[in-house]
Amino acid sequence: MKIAAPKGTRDILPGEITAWQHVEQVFAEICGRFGYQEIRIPTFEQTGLFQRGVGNTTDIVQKEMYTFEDKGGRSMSLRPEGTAGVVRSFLENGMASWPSPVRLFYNITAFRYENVQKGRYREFHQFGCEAFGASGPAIDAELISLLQLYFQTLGLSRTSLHISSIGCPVCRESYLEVLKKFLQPHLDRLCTDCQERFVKNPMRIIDCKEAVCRGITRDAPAQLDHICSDCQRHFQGLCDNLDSLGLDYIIDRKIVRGLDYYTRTVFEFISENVGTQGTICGGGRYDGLVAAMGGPPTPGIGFALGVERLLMELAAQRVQLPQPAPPTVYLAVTGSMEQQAASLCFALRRAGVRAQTDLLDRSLKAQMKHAGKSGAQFVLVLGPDELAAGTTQLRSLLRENVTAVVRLADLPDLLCGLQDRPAAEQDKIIDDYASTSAI
RNA sequence: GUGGGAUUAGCUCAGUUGGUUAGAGUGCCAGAUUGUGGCUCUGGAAGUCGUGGGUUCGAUUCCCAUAUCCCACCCCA
Repeated sequence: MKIAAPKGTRDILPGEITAWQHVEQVFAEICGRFGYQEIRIPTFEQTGLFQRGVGNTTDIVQKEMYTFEDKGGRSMSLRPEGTAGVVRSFLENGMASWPSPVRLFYNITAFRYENVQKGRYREFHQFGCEAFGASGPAIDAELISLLQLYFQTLGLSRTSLHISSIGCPVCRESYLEVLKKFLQPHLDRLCTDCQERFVKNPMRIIDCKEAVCRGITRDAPAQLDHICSDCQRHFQGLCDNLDSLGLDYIIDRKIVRGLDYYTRTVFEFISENVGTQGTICGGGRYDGLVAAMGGPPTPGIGFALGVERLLMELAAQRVQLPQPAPPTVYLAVTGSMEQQAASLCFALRRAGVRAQTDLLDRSLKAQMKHAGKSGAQFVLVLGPDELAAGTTQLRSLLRENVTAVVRLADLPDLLCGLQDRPAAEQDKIIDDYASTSAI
Protein backbone atom coordinates (compact mmCIF):
# COMPACT_ATOMS: atom_id res chain seq x y z
CA MET A 1 0.00 0.00 0.00
CA LYS A 2 1.21 3.42 -0.93
CA ILE A 3 1.71 5.78 1.99
CA ALA A 4 0.21 9.21 1.50
CA ALA A 5 -0.75 12.06 3.79
CA PRO A 6 -4.20 11.42 5.26
CA LYS A 7 -7.11 13.04 3.47
CA GLY A 8 -7.59 16.61 4.51
CA THR A 9 -4.04 17.06 5.83
CA ARG A 10 -1.15 18.66 4.05
CA ASP A 11 2.54 19.33 4.39
CA ILE A 12 3.71 22.89 4.80
CA LEU A 13 6.90 22.95 2.76
CA PRO A 14 9.99 25.16 3.15
CA GLY A 15 8.89 27.47 0.34
CA GLU A 16 5.78 28.57 2.24
CA ILE A 17 6.96 28.22 5.82
CA THR A 18 8.21 31.79 6.03
CA ALA A 19 4.70 33.02 5.24
CA TRP A 20 3.37 30.92 8.11
CA GLN A 21 6.07 32.14 10.46
CA HIS A 22 5.27 35.70 9.49
CA VAL A 23 1.54 35.52 10.23
CA GLU A 24 2.33 33.68 13.48
CA GLN A 25 4.90 36.21 14.63
CA VAL A 26 2.78 39.23 13.77
CA PHE A 27 -0.19 37.68 15.54
CA ALA A 28 1.83 36.99 18.69
CA GLU A 29 3.28 40.50 18.60
CA ILE A 30 -0.08 42.24 18.20
CA CYS A 31 -1.62 40.06 20.91
CA GLY A 32 1.24 41.05 23.19
CA ARG A 33 0.52 44.72 22.59
CA PHE A 34 -3.06 44.17 23.72
CA GLY A 35 -1.99 42.22 26.79
CA TYR A 36 -2.98 38.79 25.51
CA GLN A 37 -0.60 36.08 26.67
CA GLU A 38 0.03 32.82 24.86
CA ILE A 39 -1.34 29.59 26.22
CA ARG A 40 -0.59 26.09 24.94
CA ILE A 41 -3.14 23.40 25.59
CA PRO A 42 -3.26 19.67 24.83
CA THR A 43 -4.00 18.42 21.35
CA PHE A 44 -6.47 15.91 22.76
CA GLU A 45 -8.78 16.05 25.75
CA GLN A 46 -11.40 13.89 27.39
CA THR A 47 -14.27 13.57 24.96
CA GLY A 48 -16.64 14.85 27.63
CA LEU A 49 -14.96 18.25 27.60
CA PHE A 50 -16.00 18.87 24.01
CA GLN A 51 -19.44 17.37 24.54
CA ARG A 52 -20.03 20.00 27.19
CA GLY A 53 -17.91 22.85 25.89
CA VAL A 54 -18.80 22.71 22.21
CA GLY A 55 -22.24 21.19 22.65
CA ASN A 56 -23.46 17.66 22.41
CA THR A 57 -26.04 18.51 19.78
CA THR A 58 -23.65 20.19 17.34
CA ASP A 59 -22.48 18.56 14.13
CA ILE A 60 -18.92 19.10 15.32
CA VAL A 61 -19.40 16.80 18.29
CA GLN A 62 -21.91 14.40 16.77
CA LYS A 63 -20.29 13.76 13.42
CA GLU A 64 -16.90 15.38 13.12
CA MET A 65 -14.72 14.52 16.09
CA TYR A 66 -11.71 12.25 15.94
CA THR A 67 -12.63 10.17 18.97
CA PHE A 68 -10.67 7.18 20.21
CA GLU A 69 -10.30 5.04 23.28
CA ASP A 70 -6.90 5.12 24.94
CA LYS A 71 -5.25 2.05 26.44
CA GLY A 72 -6.87 2.82 29.76
CA GLY A 73 -10.33 2.64 28.22
CA ARG A 74 -10.92 6.42 28.42
CA SER A 75 -12.65 8.18 25.55
CA MET A 76 -10.42 10.91 24.13
CA SER A 77 -10.89 13.29 21.22
CA LEU A 78 -8.59 15.42 19.14
CA ARG A 79 -9.63 19.02 19.73
CA PRO A 80 -12.09 20.27 17.09
CA GLU A 81 -11.50 23.86 18.24
CA GLY A 82 -9.68 25.77 20.94
CA THR A 83 -12.14 27.45 23.27
CA ALA A 84 -13.20 24.37 25.25
CA GLY A 85 -9.62 23.48 26.13
CA VAL A 86 -8.80 27.04 27.12
CA VAL A 87 -11.84 27.22 29.38
CA ARG A 88 -10.86 23.89 30.93
CA SER A 89 -7.38 25.25 31.58
CA PHE A 90 -8.82 28.50 32.95
CA LEU A 91 -10.76 26.53 35.55
CA GLU A 92 -8.13 23.91 36.28
CA ASN A 93 -5.44 26.52 36.93
CA GLY A 94 -7.59 28.82 39.02
CA MET A 95 -7.35 31.71 36.59
CA ALA A 96 -10.65 33.03 37.97
CA SER A 97 -8.49 34.45 40.77
CA TRP A 98 -6.02 36.12 38.41
CA PRO A 99 -6.33 39.86 37.84
CA SER A 100 -9.33 40.45 35.59
CA PRO A 101 -9.74 40.38 32.70
CA VAL A 102 -7.66 37.30 31.90
CA ARG A 103 -6.52 37.66 28.30
CA LEU A 104 -5.15 34.61 26.47
CA PHE A 105 -4.21 33.77 22.90
CA TYR A 106 -3.36 30.51 21.20
CA ASN A 107 -2.01 29.07 17.97
CA ILE A 108 -3.24 25.53 17.47
CA THR A 109 -4.02 22.79 15.02
CA ALA A 110 -7.55 21.45 15.24
CA PHE A 111 -9.17 18.37 13.75
CA ARG A 112 -12.58 17.74 12.24
CA TYR A 113 -13.66 14.70 10.25
CA GLU A 114 -15.34 16.50 7.36
CA ASN A 115 -15.31 16.32 3.60
CA VAL A 116 -12.60 18.53 2.23
CA GLN A 117 -13.13 21.58 0.07
CA LYS A 118 -11.67 25.00 -0.50
CA GLY A 119 -10.65 26.51 2.82
CA ARG A 120 -11.64 23.43 4.76
CA TYR A 121 -9.36 20.66 5.95
CA ARG A 122 -9.42 17.82 8.45
CA GLU A 123 -6.35 19.14 10.19
CA PHE A 124 -6.31 22.92 10.15
CA HIS A 125 -4.75 25.80 12.04
CA GLN A 126 -6.42 28.40 14.18
CA PHE A 127 -5.24 31.48 15.97
CA GLY A 128 -7.55 32.55 18.75
CA CYS A 129 -8.03 34.86 21.69
CA GLU A 130 -10.18 34.45 24.78
CA ALA A 131 -10.86 37.10 27.42
CA PHE A 132 -12.50 36.22 30.72
CA GLY A 133 -14.06 38.38 33.38
CA ALA A 134 -15.17 41.47 31.46
CA SER A 135 -18.88 41.77 30.75
CA GLY A 136 -19.13 45.25 29.20
CA PRO A 137 -18.93 45.96 25.47
CA ALA A 138 -15.53 47.67 25.77
CA ILE A 139 -13.66 44.38 25.62
CA ASP A 140 -15.75 43.25 22.66
CA ALA A 141 -14.59 46.32 20.79
CA GLU A 142 -11.01 45.88 22.00
CA LEU A 143 -10.91 42.34 20.67
CA ILE A 144 -12.27 43.44 17.32
CA SER A 145 -9.76 46.28 17.18
CA LEU A 146 -6.99 43.74 17.79
CA LEU A 147 -8.12 41.83 14.71
CA GLN A 148 -8.42 44.97 12.63
CA LEU A 149 -4.91 46.01 13.58
CA TYR A 150 -3.65 42.52 12.84
CA PHE A 151 -5.19 42.44 9.36
CA GLN A 152 -3.98 45.94 8.67
CA THR A 153 -0.44 45.10 9.80
CA LEU A 154 -0.38 42.08 7.50
CA GLY A 155 -1.44 44.32 4.63
CA LEU A 156 -4.94 42.94 4.25
CA SER A 157 -7.73 45.17 3.04
CA ARG A 158 -11.27 44.64 1.77
CA THR A 159 -12.15 42.14 4.49
CA SER A 160 -15.45 43.14 5.97
CA LEU A 161 -16.48 42.99 9.60
CA HIS A 162 -20.01 41.78 10.27
CA ILE A 163 -21.52 42.15 13.73
CA SER A 164 -24.75 41.36 15.45
CA SER A 165 -26.20 40.38 18.79
CA ILE A 166 -27.95 37.11 19.45
CA GLY A 167 -29.21 38.24 22.85
CA CYS A 168 -29.17 36.25 26.04
CA PRO A 169 -30.97 32.99 26.93
CA VAL A 170 -33.93 35.00 28.20
CA CYS A 171 -34.59 37.07 25.10
CA ARG A 172 -33.72 34.19 22.78
CA GLU A 173 -36.58 32.18 24.24
CA SER A 174 -39.13 34.82 23.37
CA TYR A 175 -37.54 35.42 19.96
CA LEU A 176 -37.88 31.75 19.08
CA GLU A 177 -41.61 32.02 19.79
CA VAL A 178 -41.89 34.99 17.45
CA LEU A 179 -39.84 33.29 14.76
CA LYS A 180 -41.79 30.05 14.91
CA LYS A 181 -45.05 31.94 14.75
CA PHE A 182 -43.78 33.70 11.61
CA LEU A 183 -42.57 30.51 9.92
CA GLN A 184 -45.49 28.24 10.84
CA PRO A 185 -47.75 29.26 7.91
CA HIS A 186 -44.90 28.70 5.39
CA LEU A 187 -43.70 25.45 6.89
CA ASP A 188 -44.76 23.18 4.01
CA ARG A 189 -42.93 25.37 1.46
CA LEU A 190 -39.56 25.30 3.22
CA CYS A 191 -36.87 22.89 2.01
CA THR A 192 -36.69 19.51 3.76
CA ASP A 193 -33.59 20.54 5.70
CA CYS A 194 -35.38 23.59 7.00
CA GLN A 195 -38.41 21.57 7.99
CA GLU A 196 -36.10 19.58 10.24
CA ARG A 197 -34.47 22.77 11.44
CA PHE A 198 -37.85 24.12 12.41
CA VAL A 199 -37.92 21.54 15.18
CA LYS A 200 -34.20 21.24 15.92
CA ASN A 201 -32.80 24.72 15.46
CA PRO A 202 -35.18 27.25 13.89
CA MET A 203 -32.60 30.04 13.84
CA ARG A 204 -30.59 28.18 11.22
CA ILE A 205 -33.45 28.60 8.73
CA ILE A 206 -32.47 32.25 8.51
CA ASP A 207 -29.17 31.57 6.79
CA CYS A 208 -30.44 28.76 4.53
CA LYS A 209 -29.20 29.25 0.96
CA GLU A 210 -32.22 27.70 -0.80
CA ALA A 211 -33.99 30.31 -2.91
CA VAL A 212 -37.43 29.33 -1.60
CA CYS A 213 -36.34 29.63 2.02
CA ARG A 214 -34.53 32.87 1.37
CA GLY A 215 -37.70 34.29 -0.11
CA ILE A 216 -39.69 33.29 2.92
CA THR A 217 -37.16 34.44 5.49
CA ARG A 218 -36.47 37.78 3.84
CA ASP A 219 -39.10 39.41 6.01
CA ALA A 220 -38.63 37.11 8.98
CA PRO A 221 -38.15 38.76 12.36
CA ALA A 222 -34.42 39.05 13.20
CA GLN A 223 -32.94 38.14 16.56
CA LEU A 224 -31.30 41.54 16.73
CA ASP A 225 -34.70 43.24 16.68
CA HIS A 226 -36.01 41.11 19.53
CA ILE A 227 -33.31 41.36 22.18
CA CYS A 228 -34.05 42.61 25.67
CA SER A 229 -33.16 46.10 26.83
CA ASP A 230 -29.95 44.98 28.60
CA CYS A 231 -28.76 43.23 25.44
CA GLN A 232 -29.73 46.26 23.37
CA ARG A 233 -27.68 48.49 25.62
CA HIS A 234 -24.70 46.15 25.27
CA PHE A 235 -24.97 46.09 21.50
CA GLN A 236 -25.35 49.86 21.30
CA GLY A 237 -22.29 50.17 23.53
CA LEU A 238 -20.31 47.96 21.15
CA CYS A 239 -21.34 50.07 18.16
CA ASP A 240 -20.42 53.28 20.00
CA ASN A 241 -17.04 51.84 20.94
CA LEU A 242 -16.34 50.71 17.38
CA ASP A 243 -17.40 54.12 16.07
CA SER A 244 -15.10 55.94 18.43
CA LEU A 245 -12.24 53.62 17.47
CA GLY A 246 -12.95 54.48 13.85
CA LEU A 247 -13.67 50.88 12.83
CA ASP A 248 -16.09 50.12 9.99
CA TYR A 249 -18.65 47.38 10.40
CA ILE A 250 -21.76 45.97 8.85
CA ILE A 251 -24.70 45.10 11.07
CA ASP A 252 -25.64 41.64 9.80
CA ARG A 253 -28.89 40.23 11.14
CA LYS A 254 -28.23 36.87 9.56
CA ILE A 255 -25.32 35.84 11.80
CA VAL A 256 -26.57 33.06 14.05
CA ARG A 257 -25.09 30.77 16.68
CA GLY A 258 -26.72 27.64 17.92
CA LEU A 259 -25.72 27.19 21.54
CA ASP A 260 -27.24 28.50 24.72
CA TYR A 261 -24.10 29.85 26.28
CA TYR A 262 -23.23 31.95 23.24
CA THR A 263 -24.67 35.31 24.08
CA ARG A 264 -24.95 38.83 22.81
CA THR A 265 -22.06 39.90 20.56
CA VAL A 266 -21.28 37.82 17.49
CA PHE A 267 -18.90 38.92 14.76
CA GLU A 268 -17.26 37.56 11.62
CA PHE A 269 -14.64 38.76 9.21
CA ILE A 270 -15.79 37.75 5.77
CA SER A 271 -13.99 37.52 2.46
CA GLU A 272 -14.99 36.49 -1.04
CA ASN A 273 -11.77 34.66 -1.74
CA VAL A 274 -12.06 31.56 0.41
CA GLY A 275 -14.69 29.64 -1.52
CA THR A 276 -18.12 29.40 -0.03
CA GLN A 277 -16.49 29.40 3.36
CA GLY A 278 -16.34 33.16 3.46
CA THR A 279 -15.55 33.34 7.13
CA ILE A 280 -11.90 33.95 7.90
CA CYS A 281 -12.53 34.65 11.52
CA GLY A 282 -15.54 34.10 13.73
CA GLY A 283 -16.05 35.18 17.30
CA GLY A 284 -18.42 36.21 19.95
CA ARG A 285 -19.38 36.39 23.56
CA TYR A 286 -20.05 33.27 25.65
CA ASP A 287 -21.17 34.54 29.01
CA GLY A 288 -22.71 31.18 29.91
CA LEU A 289 -19.86 28.86 28.99
CA VAL A 290 -17.63 28.95 32.05
CA ALA A 291 -20.57 28.30 34.34
CA ALA A 292 -21.83 25.54 32.03
CA MET A 293 -18.47 23.85 32.44
CA GLY A 294 -18.77 23.89 36.20
CA GLY A 295 -16.94 27.10 37.00
CA PRO A 296 -18.08 30.31 38.67
CA PRO A 297 -20.31 32.50 36.47
CA THR A 298 -17.72 34.33 34.37
CA PRO A 299 -18.33 36.38 31.26
CA GLY A 300 -16.11 35.55 28.30
CA ILE A 301 -15.50 36.51 24.72
CA GLY A 302 -13.22 35.14 22.04
CA PHE A 303 -12.62 34.43 18.40
CA ALA A 304 -10.98 31.84 16.21
CA LEU A 305 -9.21 32.69 13.00
CA GLY A 306 -8.61 30.11 10.26
CA VAL A 307 -4.96 30.38 9.31
CA GLU A 308 -5.29 28.52 5.99
CA ARG A 309 -8.13 30.86 5.06
CA LEU A 310 -6.12 33.88 6.15
CA LEU A 311 -3.20 32.81 3.95
CA MET A 312 -5.59 32.24 1.03
CA GLU A 313 -6.94 35.72 1.49
CA LEU A 314 -3.43 37.18 1.64
CA ALA A 315 -2.57 35.36 -1.59
CA ALA A 316 -5.81 36.52 -3.25
CA GLN A 317 -5.04 40.11 -2.33
CA ARG A 318 -1.47 39.61 -3.58
CA VAL A 319 0.10 40.63 -0.30
CA GLN A 320 3.85 40.14 -0.41
CA LEU A 321 5.04 37.76 2.29
CA PRO A 322 8.59 36.96 3.38
CA GLN A 323 10.50 34.40 1.33
CA PRO A 324 13.09 31.96 2.69
CA ALA A 325 16.43 33.75 3.02
CA PRO A 326 19.00 32.48 0.50
CA PRO A 327 22.63 31.92 1.51
CA THR A 328 24.73 35.05 1.67
CA VAL A 329 27.81 33.28 0.40
CA TYR A 330 28.70 30.05 -1.34
CA LEU A 331 32.19 28.61 -0.91
CA ALA A 332 33.27 26.76 -4.03
CA VAL A 333 35.99 24.24 -3.30
CA THR A 334 38.74 22.81 -5.52
CA GLY A 335 41.84 20.71 -5.12
CA SER A 336 40.79 18.54 -2.18
CA MET A 337 40.51 21.51 0.15
CA GLU A 338 37.18 20.30 1.58
CA GLN A 339 38.35 20.25 5.19
CA GLN A 340 39.71 23.79 5.05
CA ALA A 341 36.57 24.98 3.27
CA ALA A 342 34.40 23.34 5.88
CA SER A 343 36.22 25.03 8.71
CA LEU A 344 36.04 28.45 7.02
CA CYS A 345 32.36 27.82 6.38
CA PHE A 346 31.87 27.03 10.07
CA ALA A 347 33.73 30.20 11.05
CA LEU A 348 31.38 32.20 8.84
CA ARG A 349 28.34 30.51 10.35
CA ARG A 350 29.63 31.21 13.87
CA ALA A 351 29.85 34.86 12.85
CA GLY A 352 26.17 34.79 11.86
CA VAL A 353 26.57 34.40 8.11
CA ARG A 354 24.33 32.12 6.03
CA ALA A 355 27.07 30.18 4.27
CA GLN A 356 26.99 27.07 2.09
CA THR A 357 29.70 24.89 0.65
CA ASP A 358 29.89 21.79 -1.52
CA LEU A 359 29.69 18.45 0.21
CA LEU A 360 29.21 16.26 -2.86
CA ASP A 361 32.63 16.62 -4.43
CA ARG A 362 31.22 18.40 -7.47
CA SER A 363 33.23 20.04 -10.21
CA LEU A 364 33.86 23.77 -9.88
CA LYS A 365 31.45 24.46 -12.73
CA ALA A 366 28.74 22.41 -11.07
CA GLN A 367 29.36 24.24 -7.80
CA MET A 368 29.01 27.61 -9.52
CA LYS A 369 25.76 26.45 -11.10
CA HIS A 370 24.53 25.26 -7.75
CA ALA A 371 25.56 28.53 -6.10
CA GLY A 372 23.64 30.51 -8.70
CA LYS A 373 20.53 28.38 -8.26
CA SER A 374 20.70 28.57 -4.47
CA GLY A 375 20.21 32.31 -4.72
CA ALA A 376 23.50 32.96 -2.94
CA GLN A 377 24.51 36.60 -3.19
CA PHE A 378 28.25 36.05 -3.21
CA VAL A 379 30.60 33.27 -4.19
CA LEU A 380 34.24 32.66 -3.51
CA VAL A 381 36.64 29.95 -4.61
CA LEU A 382 38.79 28.12 -2.12
CA GLY A 383 41.64 26.08 -3.54
CA PRO A 384 45.33 25.44 -2.91
CA ASP A 385 46.34 28.83 -4.33
CA GLU A 386 43.94 30.79 -2.14
CA LEU A 387 44.90 28.91 0.99
CA ALA A 388 48.58 29.42 0.28
CA ALA A 389 48.09 33.14 -0.34
CA GLY A 390 45.57 33.61 2.46
CA THR A 391 43.28 35.57 0.13
CA THR A 392 40.43 34.84 -2.24
CA GLN A 393 38.25 36.72 -4.66
CA LEU A 394 34.78 37.50 -3.38
CA ARG A 395 32.35 37.96 -6.26
CA SER A 396 28.72 38.95 -6.45
CA LEU A 397 26.42 36.52 -8.26
CA LEU A 398 23.71 39.12 -8.61
CA ARG A 399 25.64 42.10 -9.98
CA GLU A 400 28.33 42.33 -12.65
CA ASN A 401 31.76 43.64 -11.73
CA VAL A 402 31.29 43.57 -7.99
CA THR A 403 34.41 41.81 -6.75
CA ALA A 404 37.13 42.21 -4.17
CA VAL A 405 40.23 40.34 -3.13
CA VAL A 406 39.71 39.47 0.50
CA ARG A 407 41.95 38.08 3.22
CA LEU A 408 40.50 34.80 4.48
CA ALA A 409 40.81 36.12 8.03
CA ASP A 410 38.63 39.13 7.17
CA LEU A 411 35.80 37.08 5.62
CA PRO A 412 33.63 36.52 8.72
CA ASP A 413 33.46 40.21 9.63
CA LEU A 414 33.13 41.39 6.06
CA LEU A 415 30.33 38.97 5.12
CA CYS A 416 28.54 39.56 8.38
CA GLY A 417 28.51 43.25 7.47
CA LEU A 418 27.24 42.54 3.95
CA GLN A 419 24.48 40.15 4.93
CA ASP A 420 20.92 41.41 4.34
CA ARG A 421 22.07 44.88 3.28
CA PRO A 422 20.71 46.71 0.24
CA ALA A 423 22.83 46.44 -2.90
CA ALA A 424 24.11 50.02 -2.75
CA GLU A 425 25.39 49.61 0.82
CA GLN A 426 27.01 46.29 -0.09
CA ASP A 427 28.86 47.92 -2.97
CA LYS A 428 30.12 50.68 -0.70
CA ILE A 429 31.32 48.23 1.96
CA ILE A 430 33.18 46.26 -0.70
CA ASP A 431 34.73 49.41 -2.17
CA ASP A 432 35.83 50.59 1.26
CA TYR A 433 37.36 47.23 2.00
CA ALA A 434 39.24 47.13 -1.30
CA SER A 435 40.67 50.61 -0.76
CA THR A 436 41.80 50.06 2.84
CA SER A 437 42.95 46.46 2.86
CA ALA A 438 46.03 47.10 0.78
CA ILE A 439 46.21 43.75 -0.94
C1' G B 1 -23.39 11.35 4.64
C1' U B 2 -24.66 13.33 -0.80
C1' G B 3 -23.36 15.23 -5.87
C1' G B 4 -19.96 16.96 -10.14
C1' G B 5 -14.88 16.97 -12.28
C1' A B 6 -10.00 14.90 -12.10
C1' U B 7 -5.73 11.16 -11.44
C1' U B 8 0.06 9.57 -17.22
C1' A B 9 8.06 11.34 -15.00
C1' G B 10 9.81 15.31 -8.89
C1' C B 11 6.32 19.43 -11.10
C1' U B 12 2.84 21.19 -15.32
C1' C B 13 0.54 18.43 -19.00
C1' A B 14 0.11 15.89 -24.21
C1' G B 15 -1.26 11.07 -26.09
C1' U B 16 -3.08 6.12 -27.61
C1' U B 17 -10.54 5.58 -32.64
C1' G B 18 -7.76 -0.90 -27.75
C1' G B 19 -1.95 -3.12 -30.83
C1' U B 20 5.56 -3.80 -30.33
C1' U B 21 10.45 -0.53 -26.36
C1' A B 22 4.51 5.75 -23.52
C1' G B 23 5.93 11.56 -24.98
C1' A B 24 6.90 17.10 -24.30
C1' G B 25 8.18 21.19 -21.29
C1' U B 26 10.38 22.10 -16.75
C1' G B 27 13.35 20.35 -12.77
C1' C B 28 17.45 16.96 -11.39
C1' C B 29 22.57 14.80 -12.74
C1' A B 30 26.64 14.99 -16.16
C1' G B 31 29.46 16.91 -20.39
C1' A B 32 30.80 21.00 -24.41
C1' U B 33 40.07 20.80 -23.92
C1' U B 34 42.94 21.48 -17.99
C1' G B 35 39.90 26.75 -11.77
C1' U B 36 34.34 30.36 -12.37
C1' G B 37 27.02 30.23 -12.52
C1' G B 38 22.91 32.45 -15.41
C1' C B 39 22.22 31.89 -22.23
C1' U B 40 22.94 27.87 -25.76
C1' C B 41 23.94 22.77 -27.27
C1' U B 42 24.53 17.37 -26.13
C1' G B 43 23.70 13.20 -23.13
C1' G B 44 21.70 10.57 -18.69
C1' A B 45 18.54 8.97 -14.69
C1' A B 46 13.45 9.00 -13.74
C1' G B 47 6.65 6.42 -14.99
C1' U B 48 3.92 -1.40 -12.65
C1' C B 49 -0.23 5.57 -17.19
C1' G B 50 -3.78 6.17 -8.78
C1' U B 51 -5.07 0.96 -6.90
C1' G B 52 -7.99 -3.68 -7.46
C1' G B 53 -11.14 -6.47 -10.46
C1' G B 54 -13.76 -7.36 -15.32
C1' U B 55 -14.33 -7.51 -20.92
C1' U B 56 -10.58 -8.82 -24.77
C1' C B 57 -5.92 -12.56 -28.50
C1' G B 58 -4.18 -7.91 -26.32
C1' A B 59 -6.13 -2.50 -21.66
C1' U B 60 -2.63 3.31 -20.00
C1' U B 61 -7.17 3.56 -23.47
C1' C B 62 -13.63 0.32 -22.57
C1' C B 63 -16.69 -1.28 -17.93
C1' C B 64 -17.19 -1.76 -12.44
C1' A B 65 -15.37 -0.87 -7.66
C1' U B 66 -12.09 1.72 -4.50
C1' A B 67 -8.52 5.52 -2.89
C1' U B 68 -6.84 10.36 -3.30
C1' C B 69 -7.22 15.47 -5.15
C1' C B 70 -10.32 19.75 -6.64
C1' C B 71 -15.26 21.94 -6.24
C1' A B 72 -20.21 22.12 -4.19
C1' C B 73 -24.31 20.56 -0.43
C1' C B 74 -24.44 19.97 5.00
C1' C B 75 -21.75 22.42 8.62
C1' C B 76 -17.96 25.41 10.05
C1' A B 77 -12.27 28.63 10.99
